[in-house]
Amino acid sequence: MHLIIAEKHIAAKRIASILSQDKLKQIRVSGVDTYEFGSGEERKVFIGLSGHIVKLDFPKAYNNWQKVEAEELIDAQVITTSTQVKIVSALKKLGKETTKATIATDYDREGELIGVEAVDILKSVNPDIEFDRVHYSAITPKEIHDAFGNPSRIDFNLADAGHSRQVIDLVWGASLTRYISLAAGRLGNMFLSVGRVQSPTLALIVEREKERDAFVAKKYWELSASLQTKKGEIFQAEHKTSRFWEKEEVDSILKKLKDTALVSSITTSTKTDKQPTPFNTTEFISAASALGYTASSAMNIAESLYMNGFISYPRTDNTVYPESIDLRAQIEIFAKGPFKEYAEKLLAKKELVPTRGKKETTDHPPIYPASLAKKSELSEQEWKVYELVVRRFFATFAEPAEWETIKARFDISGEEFKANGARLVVPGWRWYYPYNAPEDRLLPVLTEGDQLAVLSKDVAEKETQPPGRYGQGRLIKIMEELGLGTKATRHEIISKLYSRAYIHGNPLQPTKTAFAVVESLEKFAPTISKPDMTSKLEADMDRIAEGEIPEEEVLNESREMLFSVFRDLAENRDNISESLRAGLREDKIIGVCPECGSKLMVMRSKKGGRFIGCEGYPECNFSLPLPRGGKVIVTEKTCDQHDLYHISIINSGKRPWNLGCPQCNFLEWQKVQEEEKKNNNGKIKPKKITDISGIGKVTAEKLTEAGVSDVKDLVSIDPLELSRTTNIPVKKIRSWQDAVA
DNA sequence: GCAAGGTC
Repeated sequence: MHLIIAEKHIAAKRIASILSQDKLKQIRVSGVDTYEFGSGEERKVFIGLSGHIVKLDFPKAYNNWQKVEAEELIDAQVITTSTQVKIVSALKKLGKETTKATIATDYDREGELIGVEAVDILKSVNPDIEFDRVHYSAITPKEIHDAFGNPSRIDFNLADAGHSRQVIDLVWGASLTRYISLAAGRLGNMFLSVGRVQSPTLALIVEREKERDAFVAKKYWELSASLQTKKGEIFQAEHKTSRFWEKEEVDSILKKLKDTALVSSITTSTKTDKQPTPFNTTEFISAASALGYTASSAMNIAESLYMNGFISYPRTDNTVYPESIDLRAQIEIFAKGPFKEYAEKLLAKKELVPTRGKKETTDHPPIYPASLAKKSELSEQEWKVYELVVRRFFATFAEPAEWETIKARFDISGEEFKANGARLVVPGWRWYYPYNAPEDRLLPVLTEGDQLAVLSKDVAEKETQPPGRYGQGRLIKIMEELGLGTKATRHEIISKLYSRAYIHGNPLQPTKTAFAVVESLEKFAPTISKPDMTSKLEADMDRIAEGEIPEEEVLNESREMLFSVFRDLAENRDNISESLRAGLREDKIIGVCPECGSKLMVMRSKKGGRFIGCEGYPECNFSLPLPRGGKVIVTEKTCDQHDLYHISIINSGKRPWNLGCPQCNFLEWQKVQEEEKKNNNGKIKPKKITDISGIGKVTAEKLTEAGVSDVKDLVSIDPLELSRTTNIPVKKIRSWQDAVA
């Protein structure tokens, strides 16, 4: 039997259907859907993996953070465990009857490694299998037939290169994460993570924040005049010096300006505005980011559009359509439906020549629309993203846009003023892709020598602005430029920084904890805080892939480097610990106590709960409550009324909850409680069953098992029956029902 | 409980 292995289920299915002349059978093996055709020697079975099906980790004995020193992880044994149990057992089952296996995973380094992971599993059950490898960049009939007609060998060196990355990431990440967390005394879910990609990314954000902190705003003045033509058209002109740094200078010019202006010169020209290039993941996220989507939500939506067949694979580096895609046919799909007029205009062209981006890779095609969706079958958000992909696709075949620009110069009492106009004369691609288009800036028709009236002269006082914080789209672009992360992981890295409470808000703002971690790393483990570690790793991986150097050598060198980092860390342990704790403490400051003037801090109670307490305790016992779960983020916004920092709560998997000023929040909560009391004759109506006195965690679980998970269930259930199933006395159940009724 | 990389 001939086994064909693809990187994902959908790829296996589509490749199978392209290669099968006769009917395809779908057969379930160990809970995994496989596809097959042919019989006897000619039988072909197609199975899709789910990316990596195994992962690297340390043996269990290393799991205890307190007992095992971080340094011990450096040369600890690294073991491989399966993460996709069903797929692994399906491979083992199929492996026994396999005579030949073809690796058809994605055409990139990780794809080679993923393929070899499957090879190792197959070899473990059947050493006689013969292997080959096929390469394709798009799942089209032409590419698939070409690929399978011309198979090559598995590139074990390339897979080794990928494997070295896995080991280095695990060893460096796990050991430094453990070290920093222990040094800061942050264990459990409050641990402080460190990694080859996340730490340099965090350092970028911290660095920008430092630039902002160090920024000294400088005042400047702008001089403008409101001009009127003979026909009565009014427009603005600015002095040719766009910023005056001295108030006296602008004042002295202002004084001498009379009330007439002369048009001294008019220059018109045309400017072409080039079509955009095809979407790869980074460009897509960046465009979606401009529409208000976070990187993660853009990718989640893209993933769902892809899974439903509406767009092509969303994780790609490629910005050049491969020749194997019939682009005209892809546009013809849209000759009906809401994009009809756009598609028809493109199809009327004799030749369709798409733009090409700078990056041409073998992994996947750029992101393009794969089928026609109906607005009604998508959510509003999905539709907007789909429309973005469709319009971008069209724009890459359109003509350039053309702007007519006018530069006008004026003389007012010997001073030069200017006004610039621009008008879109040939919409070109901008008709297809109307996102963030600059607006026309129209000037009245002017001729040199015209006399204009000066209606008013205005001096505006302004300030220079610090560099802006990074938005997610911008950060992802910078990460790509620096080689940090991959198309599939960059947005996840950013999400990780949020969930570690290193950053908050959008644009991204680092917490003091982030400052402390980055500063410690930069001082004592600079290797992992810089993008260079990735560049060096990439270079090493290239050498492994080329067969110039064995993987072992790279790993040894890397481990030695890490040992030397740890020697530095050990020498400065107290120093690191102190500066980390100082940073972490700063993130807990909420403001000044209104009662005694001491600091208000996030504190832990003896019972393990937390609250906002006063440092003046026990003399002062001012306190405010905090929600039980989630991580507390203290933002830089303050409350106008109470002068306390606003608070945001993050829970994994949920969007952050902006609680605002903790005192306002508490007062608001008290007010609601009072009202509820009034409406319920002095009693507060419980909202959750655990709010009812007498129902704790254990009872609540018991009730949930019996089908009572909220107040509504409790009211409507028959107390006798509930008593029978739970052994809770009927009387008790009735009293709870009274409490909520 | 740790990383980064696939995919869902």
